[in-house]
Amino acid sequence: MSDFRYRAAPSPTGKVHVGTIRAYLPNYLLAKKYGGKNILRIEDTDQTRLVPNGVEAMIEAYEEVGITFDEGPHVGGKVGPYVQSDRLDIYKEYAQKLIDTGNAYYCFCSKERLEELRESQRANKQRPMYDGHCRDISVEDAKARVANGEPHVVRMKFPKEGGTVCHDLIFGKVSVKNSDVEDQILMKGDGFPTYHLAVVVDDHLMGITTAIRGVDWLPSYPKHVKLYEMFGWEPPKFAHLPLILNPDGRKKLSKRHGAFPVSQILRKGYLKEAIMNYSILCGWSPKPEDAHQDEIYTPEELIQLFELERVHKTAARYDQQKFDYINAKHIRRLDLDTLVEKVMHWAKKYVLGTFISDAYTEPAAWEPELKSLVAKYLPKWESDLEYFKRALSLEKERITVLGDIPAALDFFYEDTLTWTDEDWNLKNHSKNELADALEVVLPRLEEIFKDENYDHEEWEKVVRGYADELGWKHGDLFLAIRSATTGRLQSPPLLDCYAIMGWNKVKRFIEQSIVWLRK
RNA sequence: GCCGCUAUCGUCUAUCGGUUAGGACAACGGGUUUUCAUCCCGUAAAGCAGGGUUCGAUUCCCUGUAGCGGCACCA
Repeated sequence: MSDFRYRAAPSPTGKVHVGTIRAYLPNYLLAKKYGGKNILRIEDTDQTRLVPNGVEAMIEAYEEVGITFDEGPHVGGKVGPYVQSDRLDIYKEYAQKLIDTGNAYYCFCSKERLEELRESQRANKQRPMYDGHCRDISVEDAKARVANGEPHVVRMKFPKEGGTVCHDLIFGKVSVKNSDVEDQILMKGDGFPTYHLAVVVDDHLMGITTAIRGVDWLPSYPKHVKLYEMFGWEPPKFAHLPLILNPDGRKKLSKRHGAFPVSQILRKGYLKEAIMNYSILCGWSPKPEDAHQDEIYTPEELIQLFELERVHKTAARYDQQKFDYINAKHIRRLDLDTLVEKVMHWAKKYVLGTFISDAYTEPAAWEPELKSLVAKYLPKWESDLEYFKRALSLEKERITVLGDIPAALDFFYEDTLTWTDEDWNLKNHSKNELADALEVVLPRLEEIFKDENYDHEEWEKVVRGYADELGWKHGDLFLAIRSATTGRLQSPPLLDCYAIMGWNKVKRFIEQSIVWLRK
């Protein structure tokens, strides 16, 4: 056990994707590794951007991929409240302290004036920055104007001289000239704090020992360091995580740029182990001596191996193919019983069930079809789990996501097969020729399979022998039988399939196929 | 525009001054397999540019270039 405390501090937009997961995963991993606490704090100080049920939707997404919290709005804890809009009095109190100590001041500049200021600075090719217009208003005057009801904000009085040096666990030393830092607004006109005041106050009050956030916060890190100094507090350690870029490497990963919501990732059938595995590998790698050559790690291994010191400084691109590879590997790793369990959970909860975020997430193009397939097959799967398990064992090595399963297993569950020309190899033989061949081969197969005895040698002998009689390439006849009995050009080994399906079904499919081919 | 951060195969990365620059995904070729997939073997593929420091730089420093991030009463 340790006193390490980490926090995830999302604003309640209700959206969670791989980038979000990657951002919060280190907290979870490190808390587990060191026996510390992972805390969830909701940063909802922007009242203009609230999403109904956003918090619940996000908690659901985190927990479904395995990121759990020890303290937070949903589980409580001793340093709450964990929602910033419930902490307004606290921020007010601390803002007042800064004013009292001369580290902050009231600013009465209108939004219009600030806008004009920025415009003219931009026009002069200067960095837009507050000009300190209200910085030197005397405290008495300012207080009188506030008492008078004049609209105002509270700004931080950042020193003009010298520089500020910050230390980051990932980036090392980061320094800025103080004159490049503006007097950040700490309390807004509506009485809500800005992020800058709220994080500092909350991280301190909540006893956070390591604050992990995205590099997009690196530029404002000095303001936060200075705030700790002004309060006379010991700052936590900071780690700024590099971003994940969209697949083009152009922009940071976001919903607009190629990021799928976690709800859809789970629905498609990515395993939570794989989501963790892939997202943590974006910008981090284990020590060479601990690295696995195939780059596959279980959550337990990640907990053991992860360390901030080895996080990269560069942004990584989102790579769907690698994600697929990792997911496929995790699926292959599972023993059959566990896989069956996971498939059932996935089908019921993720495909047929709903995520809270579905209420405001546009469904992906593939969702309706997957849902209808699962709705159709799930009852059949469940009606004979042993049969399902045997069928699934043949596809385990062939799928990349659980969503591939319903279509892959369809012929095990259908009584009637349907074909299109695409399902046959018609390059060497016409449909009629295929039908003729199947007609002859059917009784010969019946001869060997009628007792449900699937002897590989016999089967090969019969098929090869007949192909020779016809003067066909062996493969052409095997392929025709495959199309006839599974409805597709690629399938698991036929005999393995037949042993599960049973001869009657196989026979029926061949008969149906002959009719279809003759049409 | 200003400020900051970063820079190794197409992509994700290893390397803590001396290596034939290693691995993974993807690509390609081969083997196993009646198909597909799995599995195994192999091929191709990289240090942004220019200056320093050093006996020796991918590694340290500077400059340039490029990319990303920030520049809100958003987080």
